[in-house]
Amino acid sequence: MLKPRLSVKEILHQDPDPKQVHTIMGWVRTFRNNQFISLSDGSGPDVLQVVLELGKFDENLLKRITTGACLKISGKLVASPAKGQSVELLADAVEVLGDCDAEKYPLQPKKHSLEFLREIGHLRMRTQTFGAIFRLRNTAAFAIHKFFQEKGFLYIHTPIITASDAEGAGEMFRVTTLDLNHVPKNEAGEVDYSKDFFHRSANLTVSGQLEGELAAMAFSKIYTFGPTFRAENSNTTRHLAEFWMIEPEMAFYDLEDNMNLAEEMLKYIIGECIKQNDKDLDFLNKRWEEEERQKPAAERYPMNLLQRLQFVLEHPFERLTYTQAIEILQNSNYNKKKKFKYPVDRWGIDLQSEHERYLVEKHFQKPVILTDYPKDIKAFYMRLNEDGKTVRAMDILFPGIGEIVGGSQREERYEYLLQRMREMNIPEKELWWYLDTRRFGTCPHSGFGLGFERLVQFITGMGNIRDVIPFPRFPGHVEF
RNA sequence: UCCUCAGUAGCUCAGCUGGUUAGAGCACAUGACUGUUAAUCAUGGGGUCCCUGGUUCGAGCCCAGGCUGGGGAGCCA
Repeated sequence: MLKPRLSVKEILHQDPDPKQVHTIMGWVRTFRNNQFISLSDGSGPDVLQVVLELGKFDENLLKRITTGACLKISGKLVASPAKGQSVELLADAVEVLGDCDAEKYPLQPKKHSLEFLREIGHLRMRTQTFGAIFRLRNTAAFAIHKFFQEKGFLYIHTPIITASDAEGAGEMFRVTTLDLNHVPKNEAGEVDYSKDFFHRSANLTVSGQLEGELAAMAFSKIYTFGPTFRAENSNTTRHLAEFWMIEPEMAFYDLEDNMNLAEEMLKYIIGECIKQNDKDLDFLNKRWEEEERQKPAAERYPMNLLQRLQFVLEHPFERLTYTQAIEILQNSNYNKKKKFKYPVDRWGIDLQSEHERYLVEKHFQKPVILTDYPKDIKAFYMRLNEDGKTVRAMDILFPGIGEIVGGSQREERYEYLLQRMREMNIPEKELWWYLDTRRFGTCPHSGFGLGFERLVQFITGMGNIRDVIPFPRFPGHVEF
């Protein structure tokens, strides 16, 4: 009788039944003793032990069962007599769907460095570590949709290709079909974009926020979740040229509503990951603890990965203004003993990573939300406070990551917005459609941007952002 | 882009003060063993010591330039 095929994850939850024949497909992790196959199909962190009775199978077949080979196995699920697994598959038939030359296959049943695995990005997903990471990434992505859908937010697709390059969120990638060897020029010697595909210059988006605001003026609560592109020459463990961003935008939300939403969302996503991927997290936690053990005691984090996630879930984020933060930093022993590379000497300076880290990791030892930054170090669209000096901005800072969320209450007053744009040389003509929202039924509204990969970094404990996206893009690198 | 550390076998690394034939573990191959959990034991093959140039009687080791990778900074999410 034809049975529906089970995944490894599913069959591991079945009760042993000596009568029922299952067919399982997957890839060999290890083959021990010419008898025991660890088979993985990526459906979960656990592998299925397949037992080949000695002498039952042809030797030439056994030689083809190598690390990485793809197999189709039918057999019966039995209780395992040995420790390590509760059930195992007693094989009746083994078919090699795809051979894997053990001498040439780069993945071995041993620990590899992340740097090496980065070079074989097409294969690294088959490892336990990257299996866990990308299953968690999947859970987090789905949790984001669940969170917003349950709250009545509309998922809107903002454009990937955009005409505006006015936002100042970062350097942009050009989108063109012009022949780069024969670029048409106008009389002034400039590139003649009227000959280009869109009849004007176009770029990849650096943010869906401005378009998101348009949608919020129609649907009240919206979110975007899509790829974003920044052509910055950033070479760090926290930056990518192509990354995914979540950007909710809410009409009638003030800054406090905005912060509440962001904090609730982060906790919801983390909670879902703990609930649904506990074994993946256990695995990454062990990995994390091993790495921590290598570090000198002074640099070790007081909590392990699981404790840290739990801690974030259980404690309210610390909220304070930029001005309060500056006071704390100025009065800190760190500052007095001149341990900061960039001394905190006056109100108005932009906070450096070391300052953010001090607040989050030393002073408060929990996530921090900083609000009301000086207007001069923030974007043009943030709402000006009564003091005329600060804006209704909020950044959420996470331990080990730094800024994970950046948001604000938006400047909804036409005159104020226009003035800020002029002060900051934002071309108002190009953003006529954005200004229109303030002319036609404007309203108080707020929103934020969450860097998805940074959140996945926090959840998985991975130190380098290039390890939490399947195919990272960064300066000099677009492989696969 | 800047600062910093590194590059030796497929992988992870050792290699003394510059000295003759460059090592280990894992992986791989062959054999033995057979209820293993990254199996174990034995044997074996495997090297452009990142590249170019220089110093030296002699360079994996010293010097200069470059390439590649890691970490940190800036920009930010």
